[in-house]
Parts: sequence; C-alpha cells; structure tokens
Amino acid sequence: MNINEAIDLLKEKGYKTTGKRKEILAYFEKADGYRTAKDLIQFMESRYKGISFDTVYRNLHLYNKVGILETTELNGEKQFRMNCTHHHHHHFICNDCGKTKKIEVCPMDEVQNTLAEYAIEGHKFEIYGLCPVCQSA
Amino acid sequence: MNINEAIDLLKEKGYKTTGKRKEILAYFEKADGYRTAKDLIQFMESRYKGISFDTVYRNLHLYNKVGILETTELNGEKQFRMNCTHHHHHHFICNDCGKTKKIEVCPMDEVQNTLAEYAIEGHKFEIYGLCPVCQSA
DNA sequence: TTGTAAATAAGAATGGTTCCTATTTGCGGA
DNA sequence: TCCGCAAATAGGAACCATTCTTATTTACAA
Repeated sequence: MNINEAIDLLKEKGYKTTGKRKEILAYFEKADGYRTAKDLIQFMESRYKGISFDTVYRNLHLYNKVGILETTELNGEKQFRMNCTHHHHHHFICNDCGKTKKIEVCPMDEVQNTLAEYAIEGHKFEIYGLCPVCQSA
Repeated sequence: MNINEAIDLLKEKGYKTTGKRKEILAYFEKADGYRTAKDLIQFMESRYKGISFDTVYRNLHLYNKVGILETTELNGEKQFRMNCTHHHHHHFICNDCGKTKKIEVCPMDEVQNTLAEYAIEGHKFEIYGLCPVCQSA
C-alpha cells in the first residue's frame, strides 16, 4: 500500500483528508517497518508542534481499521507498519531498527487438522532478531 | 512442572519458600492455561487480604526467570502459565478461558535457510480461538 | 534462638493509551 | 465563493498495567 492508495481508500470510506493524515502516511511509507506511536508522535512534533496524542492514536486506529496499517505488540507497546496487502504472509522483525522481511511460510496448513474441534480466530507467527545491517552496526 | 518440582527448584537456587509463593504455584497448577497478573491478584486477595501488587509481580517475574512460568502478551497484558518443560512446542490459546493446547508443529525448521544472513533471537507462533468447551458455552 | 538477607506492604510513580470537552477545519451544498 | 455542519483536533485529565521506593516483617542458616 502506498500513500495514494491509502488516501483514496480514506476518501472512499468518507474520511477527511488532512495534512496530518497525509504526514502520517508519508512517515510510514518511508519507515518500511514497525514503528511505535511514540516514534510517530516524535516525528509529528517536529512538523506540527503541540500535536495531541489523541490525534496520533486516533489515526493509527483508524488506519488499522481500514487496513492501511497492520499492527503487532512488542514489550507492551503497539507497533504499526504499512499493510502489505495482496497475500497472506508473516514477518521477520528486526529488534533494532524495526524493519521487516517477508516470510512466505505459513504453518497453519499443517496445523488445521490437529485443531478440528477448535474454532480458530487468528494466529501469529513472528521471528525476532537482527537484520544484516544492524548486525554489522 | 508441578508444585513440588517448582519448590525444589526455588530452594536449589536459594530462594525462600513462603506461603504466598506456594499459593501462587497452586493457583497456576490448577489454572492449566494462561492467566493475567490481575487474575492472580484477585485470587490472592481472597487468601491474603491486602497483598501488594508488588509481591505478585515480583514473584511472577522470578518464576519466569527461573523457568517455572512461561509468558506471552495478549491485548497489552502479560499472561502467565506453568511451564511445560521437556521439548520445544507452541500453543493454541483459548480467547475465552485461556486454556492451551500443544501444537507440535514448529515452522522454524522450514524458515531457517531463507534467513541465512539474519541473526535469529526468538520467534513466536500462537493460534487463537475458542476451545471446544467455550464454543458450546 | 538470633542475626541478617530476603520478602513483603503500602502506595506513589511511570509509561502507554484512552477519554472528555471545547475549538478548529475539511468539504459538500447553496 | 461562501456557509454550515459533521468530522477532526488540542489540551490535558483519566485510566490501567506495571514498576519503584521505603519501611517493616519474615524465613532460615548458624
């Protein structure tokens, strides 16, 4: 998902396009990995001094709801990244820089039959560590 | 891991055996699934009125450190359960009652070679949903 | 039995997130 | 182009899980 797709999606669903919303999208497009609300607040502060937490959190949730951002949780903090739509996959997540690498393997196929009587509502498969760049740093 | 193994492990590592510590172990042995600190505090309150948060959190961390409890994070809240030692595996977790079912499949074998240049530090594979009991309830 | 380090109580403090109310702003319709 | 109104935002209080601090109590080794 890129900025223009995201803005179109917002318009389509009847949400207003504001400067702050565009800036948030630009931030995540450039980030290319998971970022915390705090990271975003810090960035937004530099553009709009006095921006309120609420604006940031409200938009993060909105973006997550409409499918612009996907989310995970690390060390008690929610993390957000641009949603890579298209097909189901998982991620390696760098503990240092938050960048991700697609993992095409999904273990759910193998597991389904062992959970026949269970109502599956979701699953999570994530790998944590250091990416090549952060290892050499 | 059962209560006696856990108590032995604590003694072995030089930690004191207190009534509260035994009670916490009894709670998790009976629970047979993930529980939050709040769940435990509520239970402990009924036995020791005025027990402090700190006692509960300190012991949860201690138990996690020495390997008596394992932990995960759901909806911004840490969850704890008795550690099923022995061999590496993952869990289905019931969103309703917190009970777990072992999943013997581990996707890491398949994934290793696609992450050759990455330093893997950990991974998480969990399946969420409703167990048979909670579906019919 | 006693000394001492470990464990605990009580509640303040912290950090992330959500809520509340008044004000401002985007944008469709006149 | 301008206006009205619903949506968005600012500012800060409130909330919740968790951690920290200090004084007191307790387990247990000697």
